[in-house]
Amino acid sequence: MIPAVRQEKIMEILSSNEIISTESIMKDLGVSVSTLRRDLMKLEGEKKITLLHGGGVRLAQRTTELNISTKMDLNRDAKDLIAKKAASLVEDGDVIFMDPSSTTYLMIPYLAGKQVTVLTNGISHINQLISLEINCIMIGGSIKLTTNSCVGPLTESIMDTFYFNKCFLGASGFSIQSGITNHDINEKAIKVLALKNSTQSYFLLDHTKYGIVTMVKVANLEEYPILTDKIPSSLSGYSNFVLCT
Amino acid sequence: MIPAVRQEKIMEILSSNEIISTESIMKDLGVSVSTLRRDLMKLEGEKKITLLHGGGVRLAQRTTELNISTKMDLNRDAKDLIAKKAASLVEDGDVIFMDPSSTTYLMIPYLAGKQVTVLTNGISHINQLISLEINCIMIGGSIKLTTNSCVGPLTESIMDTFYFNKCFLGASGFSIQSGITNHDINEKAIKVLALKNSTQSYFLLDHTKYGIVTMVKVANLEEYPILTDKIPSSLSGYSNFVLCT
DNA sequence: CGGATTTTGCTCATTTTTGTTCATTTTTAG
DNA sequence: CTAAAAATGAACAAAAATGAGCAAAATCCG
Repeated sequence: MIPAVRQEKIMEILSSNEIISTESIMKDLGVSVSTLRRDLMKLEGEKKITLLHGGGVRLAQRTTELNISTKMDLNRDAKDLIAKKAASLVEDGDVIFMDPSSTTYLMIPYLAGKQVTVLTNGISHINQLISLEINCIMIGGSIKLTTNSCVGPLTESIMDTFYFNKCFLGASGFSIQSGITNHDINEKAIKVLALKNSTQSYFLLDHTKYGIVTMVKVANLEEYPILTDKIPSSLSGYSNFVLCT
Repeated sequence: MIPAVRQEKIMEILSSNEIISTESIMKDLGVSVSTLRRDLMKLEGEKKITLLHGGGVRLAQRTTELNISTKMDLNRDAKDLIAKKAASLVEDGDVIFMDPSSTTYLMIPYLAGKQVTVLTNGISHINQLISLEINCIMIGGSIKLTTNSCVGPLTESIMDTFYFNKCFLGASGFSIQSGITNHDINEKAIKVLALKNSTQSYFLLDHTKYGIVTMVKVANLEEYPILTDKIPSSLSGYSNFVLCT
């Protein structure tokens, strides 16, 4: 039996939401404890299942934090600096919009305790906001599985019915020639609406995004304040960059 | 017996809302005092139950509302039966709505692999749908922290722009005199819109909900099919009840 | 075919869980 | 109020589950 096939069979056995004993799976598949255990550990590593003490297994309950956490690990310190600075710009009474980027995600803990209403279309963001009991509104829409966020015409039409004091946006890259760019046209549409309906807007872009150009242009480089952690000398002429330390 | 399963069984035994002696639970489960005690202390730590002096236990006095994982533990087997039956009614190509109840939550694993679009206003539901890679749309709105769901005027206005083949709803209780009732008026509004915009509607109500009457009436008892796990003889005249086995 | 790599099942040390025993506290009955 | 009975909490030993190491078997590749 090929391991990958066996692991699929295990997932099939677990497809009901119940807790199942490793022993019964063992009998079902006719393999040894060790083999089954290795499979289960692999599946747990992939966040597909949860291993319980006492010999039980069940389907993983929630996995939405996975994607964003890998992104956050890239340059976490820089992003955290930017996030902290961005959060310090938020005042009591503000209504803010956050797009589903890893840097805005890191802002959330710094918002705890503030009297603020946060709108977002990011599922991970909503989960985090809820767990910190921050007043929030979900902008719904079709779910894009790769980024765990709401996109599409419904999201856009909802976005266009809200006005915010401040919005905080990420992007794929920024450069002198091409301005701020993003890789996804649907996300761009959301960002543009946020910029349109927000009194004040900020881009949160760590220095590793500099020089990167992707498919869709979101804004000119000098249009909005850009919070970043290092300002290359070639950008010294731009007064809208904010250095976060 | 796997500890997690045993703890779910304890919650099930306690689901009647009465005070129950540890001794009777001990006999029911056939475990020693120590083991039971350790389970009970764990459940108390999770705020799911209250331990009383003199060997008594009961469900935690709900300061707010029970969260979804606690709700799921109550009568999990019955709910799982109902969920499985409900999911079997879903066909490829369906567009369905699920409200944020624990029984609809249990439907989700059974939907995996089907060609279906799921709309929901439940955050936990969306997380689970995403992790099983089921095509889904989030109905946004203000977040109600106690139930992790979207409610309010925005949610209602979005709801009113969608039509579904089928909708699956929970409720707080049902009785002959008062029909199907719910404890929250905002949730009722969502349910009413779902019923209005769905070609076919189903209520998922396990037998422990029978005889419970709460604040707001959602529908008459005979209006929609009700999936349940036990049909009391007093309801034998109703043809819209579907027994799940 | 032969060598290298992966997979598998076994063994054993470690950790977790469980049931028993016993001292201490709380409740009940007289 | 006192004493017996029950419940509780802690300690301990047995049983089960877990994790790591290792050698045999299976698979892959040239």
